[in-house]
Amino acid sequence: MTNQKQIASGLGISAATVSNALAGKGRVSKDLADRIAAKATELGYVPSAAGRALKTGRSGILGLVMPDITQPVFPDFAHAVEGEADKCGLGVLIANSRGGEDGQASAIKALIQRGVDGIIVVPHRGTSPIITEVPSVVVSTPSDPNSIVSANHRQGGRLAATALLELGHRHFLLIGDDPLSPVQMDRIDGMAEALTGVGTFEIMWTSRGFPDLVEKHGAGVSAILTVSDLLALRVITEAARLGLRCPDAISVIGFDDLPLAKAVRPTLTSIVPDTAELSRRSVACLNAILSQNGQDVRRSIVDFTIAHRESTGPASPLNRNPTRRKQ
Amino acid sequence: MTNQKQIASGLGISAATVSNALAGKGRVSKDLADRIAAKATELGYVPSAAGRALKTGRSGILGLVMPDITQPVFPDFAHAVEGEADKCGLGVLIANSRGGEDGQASAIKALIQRGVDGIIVVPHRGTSPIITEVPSVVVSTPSDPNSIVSANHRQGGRLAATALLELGHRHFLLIGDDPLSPVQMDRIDGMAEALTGVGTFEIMWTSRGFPDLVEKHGAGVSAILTVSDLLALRVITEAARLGLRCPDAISVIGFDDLPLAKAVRPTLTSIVPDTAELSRRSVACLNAILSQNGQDVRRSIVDFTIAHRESTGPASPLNRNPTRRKQ
DNA sequence: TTGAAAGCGATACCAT
DNA sequence: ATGGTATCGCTTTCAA
Repeated sequence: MTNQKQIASGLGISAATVSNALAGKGRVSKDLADRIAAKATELGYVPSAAGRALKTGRSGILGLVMPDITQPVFPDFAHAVEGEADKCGLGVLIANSRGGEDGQASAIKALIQRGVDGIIVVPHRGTSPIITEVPSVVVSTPSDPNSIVSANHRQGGRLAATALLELGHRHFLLIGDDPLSPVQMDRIDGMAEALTGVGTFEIMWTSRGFPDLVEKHGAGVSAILTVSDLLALRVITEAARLGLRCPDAISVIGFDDLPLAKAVRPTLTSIVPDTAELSRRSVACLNAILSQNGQDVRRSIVDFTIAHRESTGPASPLNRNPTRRKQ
Repeated sequence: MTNQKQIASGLGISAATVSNALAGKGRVSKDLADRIAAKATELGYVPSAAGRALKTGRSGILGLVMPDITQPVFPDFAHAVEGEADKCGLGVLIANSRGGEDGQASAIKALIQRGVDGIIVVPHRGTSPIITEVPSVVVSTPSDPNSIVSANHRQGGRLAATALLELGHRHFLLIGDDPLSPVQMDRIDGMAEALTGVGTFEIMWTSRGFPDLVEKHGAGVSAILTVSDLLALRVITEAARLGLRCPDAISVIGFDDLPLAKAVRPTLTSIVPDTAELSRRSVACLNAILSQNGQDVRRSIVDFTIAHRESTGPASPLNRNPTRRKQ
């Protein structure tokens, strides 16, 4: 590994000048700077990250802690964070908060020991880690007071509900996997909020058994709102085998806009998270803190959008009358 | 940030002793070592990664370059690599080879500048990058001569084919997305290899249009082998709307065992990659090189396994006779 | 068993 | 415009 000293001695100059030239601060004559640059590439010089980090006190690396990069959405977020960080000249060190709060804590600790300049953490299941050693940005839901950047799951839920209201649906089934998940709860809450007073709805959790779709349909339900694309897909396929075609008999809407949403027939109408924006704000916020411009660390909330596809359609006239059923 | 010197002066001893004690090399008296450890935790000492890296010439960080962490399987691999690296006391810096070979090259360069000790690279689309600056492990297919750790896509293809042969199927449709993908080609090749002489088959690529499933079924096809779960899912849902039930009318098999394989109805029979083993070998190999035990850098190939689920079933007696159709 | 001191590579202050 | 030099925190010989 060549270092600045070797470039310097190769040119018969001082190491300090080499540093100045390479830093491009303009303290060196254009001529010498060029020769230094030439020599550097000639020797294949690569600046030592360790040397620089030791002197400057900054590693140029930020840590990313997520519950499980295997879960949907997280890979996209990681990808986007890496892209944004790269634009800022920062690297991203990943760490998995394997199972539970302890894993999260030790993952954070490990990152700090590796000398990261800051940490972006997507907290594990409603936990709200506080990091004191380095600047950090918590990416969670608006209901978490420590969350700096949040995905507006309630708004996403409202979006799903209003989209189907506009299509004329009035009787809904809301399905989640797990009532203990704050994210799922927020989504369901948002749906319920938008529906209250305008339509009838029932909330079901698959952890307590899969709903009887035929019965629900017979009772007037024409639209099903789910908390995930996977769940929406399951509903559609289950319905299909029972003879209920989507979107003719029932409209179904998913969440997260996974790749599968475009791969299945009918394609899935889905509520799509703005991962790009989430990552942008997370990195920007952390970068601002790192650049001493720590003043604008205001919380921000990122909305979902909707992708209309084939799994949702207009309600049949039969189901349009809200007075047919009690609220 | 407290450092060793502060611990030393706080205890009225030398910094060297602190270093020795904390390194646990046993050169220090048990008693003193304990007091040093106590003082360290008291002061909240965190060793400086930069200082250590500068001195030892090793950062304890390895880079992971992948085409697109958004694509299926890659997140799992990244996750597994991070886990394995963690066991070895190594961190993982991720980098995306955004679009094409250039992005890959610059991603690798960026990692080197960040001072990684080694790089694991999953090459972009059949490229075969050669890294000279640091030790590296290429994770690709057996057909790539530079690949150190390979996933045996051909074997996976054979596995899919033989599984359906054993169920009595004889007339097959092989579907891929893109004939330019080496991975997909290997999988298809493996299928064709296992089928040749035992059954009839046709290969189709969705990039040239989606096959007419009704026509194929009418022509005797009872099993469809795909190169991905997403494609399998599309086939199943498309077939369902055409009145072809899976697995009664046709058996369908996917690849990669994505989470969705267990979430849809019918659940997907799928060829599952051993990401854990792939990552284990990748990290182990790199770690061996880093530990100077560079001798055993033998290439290794990791086989796929199969997860039998609901999307495949026995062929109906009608389709069992191979003589009904020409080879 | 413990300490003194050199040095890893880059940077920034202070001279010249 | 350029050079000398101290310094960041840690490790590692060599001495005591």
